[in-house]
Amino acid sequence: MVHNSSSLKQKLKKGLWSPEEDQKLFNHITKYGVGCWSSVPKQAGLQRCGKSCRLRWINYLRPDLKRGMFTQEEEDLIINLHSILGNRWSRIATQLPGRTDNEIKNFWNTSLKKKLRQKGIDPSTHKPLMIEIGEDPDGKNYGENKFESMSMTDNPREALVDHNLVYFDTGFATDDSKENDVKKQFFDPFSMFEVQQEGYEPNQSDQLNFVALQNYYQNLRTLEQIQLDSSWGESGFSEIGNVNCGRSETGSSENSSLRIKISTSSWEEEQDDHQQNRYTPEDLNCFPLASLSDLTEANFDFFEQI
DNA sequence: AAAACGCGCAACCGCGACTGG
DNA sequence: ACCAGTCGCGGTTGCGCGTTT
Repeated sequence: MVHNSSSLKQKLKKGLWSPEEDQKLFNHITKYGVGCWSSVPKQAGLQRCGKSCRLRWINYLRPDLKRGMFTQEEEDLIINLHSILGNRWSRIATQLPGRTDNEIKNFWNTSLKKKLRQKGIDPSTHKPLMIEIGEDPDGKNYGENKFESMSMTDNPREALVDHNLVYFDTGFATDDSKENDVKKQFFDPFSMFEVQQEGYEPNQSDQLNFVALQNYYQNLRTLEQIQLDSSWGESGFSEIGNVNCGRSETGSSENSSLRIKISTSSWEEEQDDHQQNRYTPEDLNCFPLASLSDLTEANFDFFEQI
């Protein structure tokens, strides 16, 4: 390939920006504002392409940029938004004033992914990395066959549903009291799931796994590592932070099934709320974002407006 | 002392969407 | 309808620098 002297002169500079280049670009944009990026290099006297100038302004020179470390609040917000929006960094950045999509993306890739994995959460699905169901001491094994196909990348919620072992509340409910009226659908902020299988008794390992799930739900809300609580009462529900985990027996002693339930409200609260005044979408702005984490993006758009 | 390694971050690249002629 | 120019996004690269071997 042969270049003549003029094409060599035109060769665009790449790589890191010098302080002089920054000054030229900054002066130009503050004087004339943001307009046609392709004409900026010529007007500002820069040997750069317009694209490079745009990026430099957006990610570094813009005066409204917030510098420095991400706060805990920003970190929590990024994780929550990522669980809903995925790798849509520009969408996420709109919720963090002064932060750029590139900055958030880098922070996610270098720091947050690692942190979530350390907490046992898959950063791409925001679900627990793996649930292992151990063997019961008496030789019966209700868990292994159900869960053996699960892997690190499987979605535990879907896998559990596939195996008919866990039932998930969708987060929406109908008001059964309105028999004659058109049934109204409410958003239930206390989405939960239940395990119900005849004859199933969780062993120590199972219990720890459910506590891990409980921990996972707790992480959704506060993202603080909580102490694993292996105390598992004879009946009733234990509470860790704002997340509850517990068991109740149904049916006769011969034909009983165990219900294990994890929800984000206290048992009493939830019973009361379900019986008396269910929540409507209008109530949602009272609830932490994490309780919306299972919603689809379409719903997210809706909830953004309220 | 210096080579190798690992990490964080700025910047690049390719692609799809948009727009105006 | 088509096309060229531009913008914006997200994945990826590679530089700079501190740490380890």
